[in-house]
Amino acid sequence: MTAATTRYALLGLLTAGERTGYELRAEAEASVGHFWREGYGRIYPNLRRLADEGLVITRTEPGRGGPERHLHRLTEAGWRELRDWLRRPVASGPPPRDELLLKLFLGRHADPGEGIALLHARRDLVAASLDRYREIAHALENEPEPDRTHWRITVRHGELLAQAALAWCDESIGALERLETREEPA
Amino acid sequence: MTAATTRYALLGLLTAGERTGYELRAEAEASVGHFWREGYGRIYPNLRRLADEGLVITRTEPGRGGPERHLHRLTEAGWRELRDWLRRPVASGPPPRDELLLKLFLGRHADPGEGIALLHARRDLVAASLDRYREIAHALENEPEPDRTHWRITVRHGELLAQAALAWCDESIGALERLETREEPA
DNA sequence: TCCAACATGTAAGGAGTTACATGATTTC
DNA sequence: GAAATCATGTAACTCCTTACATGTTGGA
Repeated sequence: MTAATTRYALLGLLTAGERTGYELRAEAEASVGHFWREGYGRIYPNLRRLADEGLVITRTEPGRGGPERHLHRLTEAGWRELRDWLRRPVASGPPPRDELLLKLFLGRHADPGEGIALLHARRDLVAASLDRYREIAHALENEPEPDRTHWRITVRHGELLAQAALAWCDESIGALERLETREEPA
Repeated sequence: MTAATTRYALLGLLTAGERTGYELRAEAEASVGHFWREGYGRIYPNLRRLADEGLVITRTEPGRGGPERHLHRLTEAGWRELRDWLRRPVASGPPPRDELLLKLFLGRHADPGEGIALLHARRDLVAASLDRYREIAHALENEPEPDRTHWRITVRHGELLAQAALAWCDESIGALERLETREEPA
């Protein structure tokens, strides 16, 4: 299994050109932030490893204020490794663990109102993320091909899944409300 | 953040009555397996901790063949802890990391056919899981309330999200196919 | 004057996976 | 005779998150 996917995320981000660790994090946040996040705790050690393995070369520039800038660039081997990875079947992710579902599953031990509250909270989050996906989708219209198609695919994933999650929240809230009125007869 | 959700999953499963670690794993697999999975490596240490904290009491029975059976039961404190947790807002899960999306996002560095292949593989997995959700949903019809409603909510989650994922796969395959024909003009 | 952005990293700790070790009984 | 089921646990390992430590420049 051994995902070690951070390596590949970094290689992927470096296809855009030479970057510092700091820049990689910021760009990850901005471009793939909705389905991928990296923190410094993973970025710096992994960049070091990639350099050790020769997939990346590091060039040092004097820092403009603050520490030196370490600029990383893909080597030929790095490009090969990335292309190779892109071709390999996707490793099955970690087993699912959805805390909300677990709580709802155990709903018989709680008041139905509590489940409804949890669902409303989730609904708000999902609705907000749906808005963001739609904004991104809109901004993407100006992007030239082939990136537009590829990027659009990832955004549409968020959009479609968020829509479904929203529908699920509404349906589930309705179901719990019906339970509630049935259990506490007027 | 400190999820430590395994504790609560175990408390939740023990609401069904006295169980051994072995049984808990099997029942988790059968009942909440689609959104929650536990292995022995987490179950046994956590049961020990729960016992130390007085949320569970353990009774030992001679094993029928093999080692002794350790049967665990919720204490009053255990029930309280569980009900308390059910009421608390859901902690935001781990940041998303979707390897397939990452690969598709970087699609410009690969052949469109490769992305299509990855999507077909995903599509097959999702279609299979959708079938399973529908079977479970069907089996649930005979369950008495209020469990039927609660359990149905978790199954519907799988069903609706799987449907959306399926639609996304099809749409994305279509988009990549159009790219393909555009790039390799007849 | 203070905060945000730029920029690097380490250390500690928690969570989770996998593989190993053991061994009887039941079923094919 | 082999394989699955019952049943316990540990140990090694990886991965990730969080907090800490440090320091400048430029803008509000």
